[in-house]
Amino acid sequence: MRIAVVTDFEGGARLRELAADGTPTGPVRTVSDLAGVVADYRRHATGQPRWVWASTGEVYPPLVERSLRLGRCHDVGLVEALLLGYHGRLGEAHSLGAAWARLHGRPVPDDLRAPPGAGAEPPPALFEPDLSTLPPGVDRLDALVEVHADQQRRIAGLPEPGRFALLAAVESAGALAAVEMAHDGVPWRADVHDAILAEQLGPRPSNGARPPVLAELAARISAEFGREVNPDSPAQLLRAFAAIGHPVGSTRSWELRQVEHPVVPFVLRYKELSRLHSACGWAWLDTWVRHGRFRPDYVVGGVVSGRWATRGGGALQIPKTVRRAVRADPGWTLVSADAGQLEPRVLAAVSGDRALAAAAGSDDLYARLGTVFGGGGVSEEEARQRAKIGVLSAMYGQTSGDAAALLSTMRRAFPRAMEYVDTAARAGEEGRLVRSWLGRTCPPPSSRWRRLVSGGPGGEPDGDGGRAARERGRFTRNFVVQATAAEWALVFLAGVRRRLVARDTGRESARLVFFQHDELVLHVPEPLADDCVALLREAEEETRLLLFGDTEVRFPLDIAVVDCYADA
DNA sequence: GAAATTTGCCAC
DNA sequence: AAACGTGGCAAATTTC
Repeated sequence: MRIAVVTDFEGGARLRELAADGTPTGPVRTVSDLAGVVADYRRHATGQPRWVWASTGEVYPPLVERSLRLGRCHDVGLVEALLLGYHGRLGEAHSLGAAWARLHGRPVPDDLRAPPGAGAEPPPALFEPDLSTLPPGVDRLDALVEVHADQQRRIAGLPEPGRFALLAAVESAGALAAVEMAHDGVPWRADVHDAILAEQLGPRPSNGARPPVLAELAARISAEFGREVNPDSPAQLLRAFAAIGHPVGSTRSWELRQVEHPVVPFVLRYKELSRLHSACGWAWLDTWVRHGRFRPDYVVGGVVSGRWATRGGGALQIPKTVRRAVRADPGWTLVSADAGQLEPRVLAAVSGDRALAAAAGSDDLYARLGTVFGGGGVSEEEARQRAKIGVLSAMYGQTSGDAAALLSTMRRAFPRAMEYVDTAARAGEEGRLVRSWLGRTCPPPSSRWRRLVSGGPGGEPDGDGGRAARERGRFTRNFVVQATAAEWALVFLAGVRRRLVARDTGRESARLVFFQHDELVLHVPEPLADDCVALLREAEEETRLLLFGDTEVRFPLDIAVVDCYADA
């Protein structure tokens, strides 16, 4: 059963039960306490409904505030974006109002801008009512019911409706998880974080000045150069290196490392610590950690490949050194699960390459591939390393360095896998669309790209056109793998989440607290750790079967039960 | 003086 | 070794 719901933004709502195809099966119900009604369904209904709404970010947060967790939803906005994308219209407005307007041939309103990230402090009204995107006089619940039914029709009409329906379901489940994770937060010990900073940078400066260690390094660098240099300024560094007879093309660390001069170690150390200070220093701590929790603001579907993005806080780039501050509460533990070598395994599964699939049946795919790249007195580890570069080159389109030779080995040993990514690259170069396994679709080329590639007066692409074409080829080559890996992760996330919701008994329940591309972290009461490990294994199995059915490929999880995330 | 762009490094 | 995909973010720098 499905239930369409629109809220009145004061705790009440109007509801209507729907059949799977979106046809209303009952009257409109007006309720004053949506949370109470939802809780009733959780307790009494046989089979949990799928809640249909315009936007998860609009309806779900107040329910989570009231300690409610829902099993499933259909987020009309997210599904509209997926459907538009499928038809090469990624980036067009996808709100309920926009979908309704397209359905009725009316002018399509722009999407409202998401509220700017507000740090750890939730904004007073989490989401402004999105009423403005529907014309006056149009009933919001009627519009929702109508657009949802239309989406179900459009999905049913696709060549692979089952796959796309799964994509819509897990994208929506991801939206539920994102709201819950923003609510629960990653357990974060500000005192440990502060100690890490003090150890490396010296005591926190009072006025926001340079920390002592950075100030000393800056002074030392200026002394070595024999002039005043701000090491934060690439331009000044460039000039300073030229002035001492060591001109460099850029101030990137790898390039500076090649320079033999006593100033170099100081500059490198400065860069390292300066990054720590600016990206995850005291200012970050003040802004993003409250009451022992870091609450990232996830953007579901924020990346074209289907990976998530975040708004502020840099949750998806937490440096390894800082992860020491992520600690389970007393009596709790962290259970992390990481899908190792996910992308090559995905390539093996989608391409149907027998030899690659056989290698992907083992725990260390690259080691298994080593036999192909070894021989001639090459050590096992060396062969494994070559295999890794070969596979990554195939997926990323790398051609420089040793890649070319390794790629020809790849073509010989794994012809179908190579053909799969080569075909995607060709499609991209020719301006066509490519899709993930479940149907997420890459953006169409821009008009600028088309002009560039259709190129010069003779119609042949010139230098810029050729470069643009190859660039897009690398993008689509990678897209088919990265986007499918992202949906593997989403299906897995949804499976884990569903199991956690089924076990939810309130405060002492295991919680999902972090999701990063191919990795999940749960915060778990200690006695439940074993159960969570089993649950993760179950979800992995389910994910593989749902996506790829009968395949030799395995997706081994690296699971760690730890107090501190740095030990995972 | 605000907004946009560039640079460089972090994550997967 | 440094032209290999997706991103976020902060500080410097340039543009309006």
